[in-house]
Amino acid sequence: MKNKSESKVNLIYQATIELLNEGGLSEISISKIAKRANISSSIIYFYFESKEDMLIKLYFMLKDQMHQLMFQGITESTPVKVGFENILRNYSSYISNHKDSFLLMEQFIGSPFIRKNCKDQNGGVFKPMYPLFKRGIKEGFFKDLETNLLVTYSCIPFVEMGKEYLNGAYEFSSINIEKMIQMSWDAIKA
Amino acid sequence: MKNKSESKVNLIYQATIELLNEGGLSEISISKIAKRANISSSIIYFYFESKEDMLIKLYFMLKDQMHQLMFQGITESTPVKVGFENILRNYSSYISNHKDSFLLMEQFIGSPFIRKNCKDQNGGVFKPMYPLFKRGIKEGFFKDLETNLLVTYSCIPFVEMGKEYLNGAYEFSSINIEKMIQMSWDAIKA
Amino acid sequence: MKNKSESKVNLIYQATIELLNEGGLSEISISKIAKRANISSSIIYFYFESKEDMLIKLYFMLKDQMHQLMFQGITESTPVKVGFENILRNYSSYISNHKDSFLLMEQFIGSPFIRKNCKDQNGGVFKPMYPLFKRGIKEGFFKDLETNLLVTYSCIPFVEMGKEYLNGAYEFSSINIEKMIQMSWDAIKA
Amino acid sequence: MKNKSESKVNLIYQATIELLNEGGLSEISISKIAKRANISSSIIYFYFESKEDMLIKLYFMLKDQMHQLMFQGITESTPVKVGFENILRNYSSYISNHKDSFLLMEQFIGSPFIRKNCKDQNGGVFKPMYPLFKRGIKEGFFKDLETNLLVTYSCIPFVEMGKEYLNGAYEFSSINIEKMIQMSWDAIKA
DNA sequence: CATGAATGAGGGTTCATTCAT
DNA sequence: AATGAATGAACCCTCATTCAT
Repeated sequence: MKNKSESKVNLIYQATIELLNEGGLSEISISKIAKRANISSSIIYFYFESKEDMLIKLYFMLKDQMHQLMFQGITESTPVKVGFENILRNYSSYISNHKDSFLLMEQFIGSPFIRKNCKDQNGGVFKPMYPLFKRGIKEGFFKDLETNLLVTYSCIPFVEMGKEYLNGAYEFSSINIEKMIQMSWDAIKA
Repeated sequence: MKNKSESKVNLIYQATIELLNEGGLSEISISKIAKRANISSSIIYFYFESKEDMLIKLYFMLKDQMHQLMFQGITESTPVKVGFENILRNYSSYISNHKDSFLLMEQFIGSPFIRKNCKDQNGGVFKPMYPLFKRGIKEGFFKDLETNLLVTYSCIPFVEMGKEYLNGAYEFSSINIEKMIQMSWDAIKA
Repeated sequence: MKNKSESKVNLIYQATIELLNEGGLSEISISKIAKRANISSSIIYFYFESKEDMLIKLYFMLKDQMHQLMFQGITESTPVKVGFENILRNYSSYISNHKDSFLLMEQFIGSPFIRKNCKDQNGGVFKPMYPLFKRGIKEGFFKDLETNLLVTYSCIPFVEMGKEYLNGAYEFSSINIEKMIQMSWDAIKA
Repeated sequence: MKNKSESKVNLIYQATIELLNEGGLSEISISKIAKRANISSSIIYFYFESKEDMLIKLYFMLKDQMHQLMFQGITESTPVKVGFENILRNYSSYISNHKDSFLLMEQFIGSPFIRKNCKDQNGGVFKPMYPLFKRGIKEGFFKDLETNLLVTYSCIPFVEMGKEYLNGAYEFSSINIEKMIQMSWDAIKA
């Protein structure tokens, strides 16, 4: 039962992700999603309250998925430098292995739609990194600056270069990733 | 005549910018724009071929505006470090003084709409900086890496912190800006 | 078994009566009824052939109920004046004690839906009173006029004042009811 | 200009009246109205804010129309008896000459739709008669009873017999109308 | 008996666009 | 240069109904 329900929901999610990456929030429609997923458009309202409800639930699902991959193997006792490096490596893998999700997250984050409907989450997808960076400041690794500034210099270049990578304008090879980790470290190190 | 024409076009642009920042590409419509600008929706088709045409022209207008402000006072002979710093200062001013335009540019850039319709422009709004960075590499100031990587580490944090600033989560004071210029420099310096 | 069946049907009827009095025929739907009755909408199709079938059966049920209460204690040999007065008293009690049913009957009677689907019953809910009035004419109590005219002047003011009563614009006290019986009598007496 | 607008609105009204008398509030739809009126359904939203808005405006238009006909030639100084008789005669003419409007008014009045959306008007379509009846009481013509009771016994039988007339179960001849005026008078006279 | 899942048709409404004026 | 009136397509969503379980 649950499997059947879940699989139908995933069918809807998958079609939505594809269409959003093709045409964006402004071009998506329930009927297009239904057509792409080979289902009746009415059934979507059996699983979700509205189009908005579905998009928001999809956003949170993708965010959770991303966080799980990003913080794999990281605990509160992981040494700062190891944590810093591994999170960025994990994030790079996430970009390479979940191109669709990554792209869609970027679209979501930039859209007034998510800004308006998920206000509680403002401050960004990287918020779970803040504790590590606060530890890094306390332990003297990082400059004593605003946490969001440090997180920005560390992570946002990966986001941007992820887009370049998907445009074919950069390679996400191990070497390049290690180079970037070094640059991020240089930008924020004490 | 020209003035009158221009002012009507600007009326349309202004209403469009407001509405896009309020509800995004997915919620905008010609009739809403007309209502906001206090004009008939038909007249928009006198000045533009279609809704898409209007949005694309608005995008290019905003991009030009941004570039003019960003590269104010910079020539091919401006020393690399001076150019580097002044561009970032100019960009920071742009963010502070043209919040609506800045926000909208970010929305445009993240949207498949612009990605699809302005392909020629891919590579980003910061492309005009590439020559300066190539000079910087040749003159030994910067790491000998891909130009887009250097530009990313220099500029993208300003974009992100600009959003934080507009959210009230960061101050765009001179001190903070100089701090960021330093961090950008640290990230990419040879 | 029968009890269980009946109770489920009554559950459906009750929810339908409530919803019809709240929003009318134009706003009711099978799914709303099911939600209000806390049942699955499919089960309604086990007890009824269609939505229309259910509404019509509900209408006839309410009409029977009303007639039973109205003609309580009245037989063919009840003297005309006693019958006349008691029927109007009974009808007044019905209005006071079955407000929902009364209101819904009024809505049903005014609607093309019932007019179309229950043609056999046109001529109105007060048809069972006709024999009494015909006796009344023969025995010289009433004006020698069309029966429907006499019935109208006797009963319809009770309907209208029933609505006023439900609006809080009239009291259905014994005194008021006796006053009305007198007025009805005055209107039609020979 | 105005003529054109008005004629389109009247086209919409006419189609709506027809369809409401055929199928009632529960079966009407904007697309059916548009089809009946031979117009595009979208244009209805140029003249009205919504379906509800249109129906309510239609209701008020019909009510005004009815009042104008009903009180033709009646002023504050018209003698009570003359006023009483002429209003009922006028109302009978209205029923005969505006069958569609009359039937629709009855449907509107009985529907929760109008009850909910035009609360201010509760108490009924016959409210403008109240002053005349108050004068009638003061001048000793009528029983000293609640005004709504007197109005009910005077007018509501005409409503009901109007429906019988439209069903072919009664004739609205002059003779019959004078008979009814007499019965109404008998019911309420002091 | 009763449910959950599914569908196609149709609901009201807004859309981008056009055209006569 | 500007408007008001018009349209057909598409929008999101709910409908009555069915069927496997």
